[in-house]
Amino acid sequence: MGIQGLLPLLKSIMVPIHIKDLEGCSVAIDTYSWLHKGALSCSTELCKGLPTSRHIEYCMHRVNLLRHYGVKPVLVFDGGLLPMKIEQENKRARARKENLARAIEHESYGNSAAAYECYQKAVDISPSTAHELIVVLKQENVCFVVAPYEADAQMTFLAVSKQVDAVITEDSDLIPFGCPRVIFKMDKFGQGVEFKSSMLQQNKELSFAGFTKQMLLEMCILSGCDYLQSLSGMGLKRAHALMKKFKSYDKVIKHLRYSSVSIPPLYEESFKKAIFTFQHQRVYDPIIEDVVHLSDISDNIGDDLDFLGPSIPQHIAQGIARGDLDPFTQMPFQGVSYSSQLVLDKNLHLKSFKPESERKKLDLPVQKNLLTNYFCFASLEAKRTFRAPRVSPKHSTLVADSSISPKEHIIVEDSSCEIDTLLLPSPDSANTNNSAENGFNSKLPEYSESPSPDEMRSPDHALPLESNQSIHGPSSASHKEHDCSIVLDAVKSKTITESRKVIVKSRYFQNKQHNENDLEDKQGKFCSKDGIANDLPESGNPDGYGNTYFKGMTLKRKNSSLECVETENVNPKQIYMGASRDDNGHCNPKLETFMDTKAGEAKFGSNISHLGRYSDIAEKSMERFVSVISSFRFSSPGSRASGLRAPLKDARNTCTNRSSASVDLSQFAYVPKN
DNA sequence: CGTAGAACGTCGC
DNA sequence: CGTTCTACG
Repeated sequence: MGIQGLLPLLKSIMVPIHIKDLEGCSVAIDTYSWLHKGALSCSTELCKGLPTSRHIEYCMHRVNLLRHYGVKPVLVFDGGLLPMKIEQENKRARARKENLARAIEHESYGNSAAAYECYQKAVDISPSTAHELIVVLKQENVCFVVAPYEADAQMTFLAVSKQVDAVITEDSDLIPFGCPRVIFKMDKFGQGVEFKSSMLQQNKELSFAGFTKQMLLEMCILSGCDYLQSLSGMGLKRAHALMKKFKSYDKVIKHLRYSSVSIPPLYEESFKKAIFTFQHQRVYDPIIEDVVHLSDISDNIGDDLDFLGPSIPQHIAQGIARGDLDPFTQMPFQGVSYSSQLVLDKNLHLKSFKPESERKKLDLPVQKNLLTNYFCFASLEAKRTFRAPRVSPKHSTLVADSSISPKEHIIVEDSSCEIDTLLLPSPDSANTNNSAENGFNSKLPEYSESPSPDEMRSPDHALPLESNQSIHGPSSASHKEHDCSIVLDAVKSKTITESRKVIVKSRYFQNKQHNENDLEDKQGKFCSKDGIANDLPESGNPDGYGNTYFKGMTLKRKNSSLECVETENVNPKQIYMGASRDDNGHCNPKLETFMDTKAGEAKFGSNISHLGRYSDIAEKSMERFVSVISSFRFSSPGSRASGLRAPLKDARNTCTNRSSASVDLSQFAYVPKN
């Protein structure tokens, strides 16, 4: 239970890393998490057994991202179930089944949104799902291996035996496994955070000075892991303190017994097994092509190793590792591979299945072109980054001149009109750009984006399917996403302002605007900040919130509407979403919302000192945020936080069109002072 | 202050 | 399954 809590405590030694920093390296990939995420977008089809390959495409896109940066991916799949985990797996299977039932029920009532949600929770990444991907990997000559048991152990083995240089995963279990180098949270642009076990000694939150690998492992198990429930009241902090004091688990347990802590009779026995599972789990060594133990088992151990799962004959293990045998049944895949062939082949048969999905199939890459297609995708993204630093000398001077000191008081002035002329593209450039984008994947012709003039000049933008230009990292390929959502966002918020009469009883607004129309105008004029994304302030330590100047607002309930009061020096610890990093690894400024638990009060704001020159944009977006929030009524006026919760949540969803608790400031134009 | 447990989002339109 | 929020000891 506790290991998940480990990552946040290792923040001080986690370093942002981009996949391009691993050029020439090979990395093991925890394929399950990729498949699972990719499956979310097509969970309905997957649950119903309908043909789809979105999850495959998702994985292949990432594979090709790595390959483009000269990184060799080795995709690692989960294999058989560990006896210690069977119970857990049954639980999950039951939950999936329930969700599937609920999904079908919702669907029968016509509630497709609820059904979709349940389908997402019901989606199962089975060996046959994995096998579908394996078929593609084989065609594309991508390395992979199916672990005899857990992928975590397999990846650790590959890393420890130097067969890969790093591991990419979402799972913090790799740390107790002793994996020397792990990249967590890698996004679709290749940005993630790197963990190195050699850095552990320098960790700040928890001091690991004097800790051995063994102690770290025992600490993790003590705090609760997949193989052993933690003792009641035992979390990471306590486990850490105990290990620090007693150095080994048996002494810790002795001490706990002595202190009359009730410990299940089998606890110590299970603890030993857990340690062994972490240390000696069965893995496949691709070099000798046989199953070995993660680390060798010395002879003095009894032969009672049932908890590691049955040993697997070499020829079976090879079949499993190569993806020819189902790791559960140890039988060849065949019926299943038919379905994957269906997806991959040009499959004209599909017409008879579902006309609706047929249309999508047309966009699917066919066998041989698969790589080329993904290649094009990546190269198009790369092209976007190719825009030279922006533009009109006038504008860049403005930007350069107006970095705002965090300490400065910010005055919001009505300069939005000037900005419009500066930043909004001329109509024809917008058209040019759109046609290029639409030819590729955009289906939002009505939402024009603001293109970079460089892109407009670029001769190859009209050839989205050619991939002969030099490839640059798609590191800031998110521009397009932002650009699209901006307009969409602005339109949305305007709609809301118009449809629901906004009641803003706020001093803040009384000072800064005269009426609601004024506000609406401003909202309509927020525009893309595209082009200054690479100018993000690199200063500012997003990890430490101590002693930072903080500016925010407090929302107070007043009857059924909200009152907004400017607030300074709000406790920064109440921020509940840290500033994220953009695809260049820079601090990504966000307007963060947070709640105070006091009755009928919600504070929100942004950490100005982290925003640098974005600070006044932050205020502007706050205005909009407040206006949206204010348009919601309290769901339950009697209760305290819950009264604010619902409107806040709705407002967030409305503001950002995603369930993030923040307004992405990159959606707004930078408004230079004076 | 720390832990246990509930709630929520994960993708991508 | 991870992160975040909250209630409770």
